[in-house]
Amino acid sequence: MGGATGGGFRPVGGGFERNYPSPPVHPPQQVHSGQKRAFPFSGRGGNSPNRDRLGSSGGNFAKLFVGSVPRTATEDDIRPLFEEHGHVIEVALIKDKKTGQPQGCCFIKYATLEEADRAIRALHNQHTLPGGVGPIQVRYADGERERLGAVEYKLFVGSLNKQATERDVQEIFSQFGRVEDVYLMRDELKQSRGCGFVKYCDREMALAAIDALNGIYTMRGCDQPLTVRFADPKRPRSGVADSRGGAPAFGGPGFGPRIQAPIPRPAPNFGDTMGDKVPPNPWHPMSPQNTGPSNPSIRSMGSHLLPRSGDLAMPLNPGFNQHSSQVPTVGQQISPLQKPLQSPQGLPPPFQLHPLAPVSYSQTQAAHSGQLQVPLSNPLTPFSQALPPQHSVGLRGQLPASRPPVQQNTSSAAALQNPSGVNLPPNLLPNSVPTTANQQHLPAPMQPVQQSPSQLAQMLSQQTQTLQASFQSSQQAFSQLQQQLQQMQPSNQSMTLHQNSQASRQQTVGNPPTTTGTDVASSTSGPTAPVIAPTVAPVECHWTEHTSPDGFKYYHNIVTQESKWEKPEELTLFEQQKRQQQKPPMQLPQTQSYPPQASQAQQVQLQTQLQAQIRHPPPQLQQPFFPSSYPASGIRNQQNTQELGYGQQPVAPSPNDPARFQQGMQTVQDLAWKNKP
DNA sequence: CGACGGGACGC
DNA sequence: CGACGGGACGC
Repeated sequence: MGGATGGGFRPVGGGFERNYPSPPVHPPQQVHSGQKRAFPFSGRGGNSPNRDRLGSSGGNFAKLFVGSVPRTATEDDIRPLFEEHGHVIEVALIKDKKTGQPQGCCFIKYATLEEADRAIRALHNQHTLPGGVGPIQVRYADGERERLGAVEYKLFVGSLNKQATERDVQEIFSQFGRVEDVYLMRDELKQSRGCGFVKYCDREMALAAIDALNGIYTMRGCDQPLTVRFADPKRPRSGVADSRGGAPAFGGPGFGPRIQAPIPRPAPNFGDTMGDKVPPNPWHPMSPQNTGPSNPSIRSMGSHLLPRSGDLAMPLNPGFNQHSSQVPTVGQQISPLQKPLQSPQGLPPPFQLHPLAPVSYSQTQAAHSGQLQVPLSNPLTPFSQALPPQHSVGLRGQLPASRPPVQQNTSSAAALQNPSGVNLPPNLLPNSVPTTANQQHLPAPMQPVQQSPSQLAQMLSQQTQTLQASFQSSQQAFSQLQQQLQQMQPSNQSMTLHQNSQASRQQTVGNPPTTTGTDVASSTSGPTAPVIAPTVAPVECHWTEHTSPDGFKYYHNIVTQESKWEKPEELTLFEQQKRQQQKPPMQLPQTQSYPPQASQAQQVQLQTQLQAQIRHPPPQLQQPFFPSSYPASGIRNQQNTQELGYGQQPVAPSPNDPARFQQGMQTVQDLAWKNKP
């Protein structure tokens, strides 16, 4: 498939290509009451800006922009297609202002966001109009997203295998929630540049993906793990009078219109699950802060979110950082279906319970929990897959499971086409998981859809073991380091930061995610958090100030992983508090108090090492894995040559290997580009 | 190590 | 009220 236009990628986790979701054609009225927008937390009531807005209140509409429309197309060619997903209020074909020539795009107006959503999901990149060269692009018109309060969280993904398709990428990312869109960057020849963008509609999904993949997951055929971070704001297409909301930078969209309730708490449970992690590849040191020891933000190291120079347009985005939603109860529990998988050895045959055989969203959920159906969306998935179950349970198990853990929303075309999960290519099994369960190879933390249960089982158990081992050794290391630290600085004060944050994260984690929303406001890092912990120890503030390579200040939240240009109130308040407390010895360790006291510096360094160790256990723990070639059926299948998937190392690239050539080309192109006048 | 898709409102 | 052009990212 790959060839053409970014290739028929299906944006959404559930592959419905030919079978449209539920009733393909809805009378517009029913649409309202029926389907809700795929938004994970709608159940909780009003907090999500995504929801509620258009719900039923009339007067609104949702306009879509449609690209790749053949210039020859007429409304009659287009309308029916969109009518399949809702009542089309209007079709506006765009013509050149001057010449009157069709521009190859149009606008479609629906009455509701639900219809629009459905159309996007069903059509984007999936339908080619007669006479068209590639599939149409269907997305919200400029400004619509903002207007409708539909947020999206876009991740930049680097170090992709250049052979990977949109779909491959989607599979990797689907584990954390429904992937709204994947865009791979390609050169003129349509070759992947090895990076791209992945969108979620939910922040927690994005965070989960970052947590689980960034610096950790290495695609097959790659020697580097993925880079996964929030995308920089899109480079503004110059000129185009910018009326609309720019891309949400950093932590994601500002938040639609105003967020009603204070979404107290920032990123819930992440952070600790794996222990703090240090992205292996902390941002290329370019400025003093990053080279020096002065950047203690352990987990972040600025890695995901540092603004890039050249993207100064960002401040256009007002307040991102609001947490539109909260607490998605990530991987709280292992689903019963998953449990069997933990069994290390007894690898069940690939039949029987195949947890990943969703047929539709709702069925998926029902199948798992036997419970009522929830909206289309899959909340999160999780870590149960990406992490050793034990960890998940240990750290998050206490969370009230507010909704059925739906794992494997990796449900994709593959799963659909192959609901039984039985007909997996035999080569998959031996391939990714060697026989012994005890190996040090970490199996892929996230095997995409095609995994058979047995594979999952093995993966999980292996991961578990490995991680446990590394966890233990890390703990030892930690103790040692701790001792060293204490010797170095008897003041003991130095540990407070770290411990504090640990404590607070625990608190965070322990917090019932789904409770009624207000009680969660305990953290100081939430935008509107109460901030006051009466007298005692200074409340912790997760925000710290940093300076971008461009010399601009920005602020980073260790816990939520957000960054923003504006100074967060919490930090301001926090600093005030500090001052009032008149604790001379204590200074904000994380701010730019260069040069940091030696002790701090050392501590940071040690911690960093430790973190790195935890997160990046010795080489053998790295598992190069990749969502292998697709199982039977589908377009892809016709290309038997790809049976082994791309990028397999063994296959030595021939001298005239296109990929190689391509690389050379790229370099040249890059240079040319960079040096262009 | 890679950063945003062709086109963008004709009302 | 006020409104051009043409080209546009500065890494």
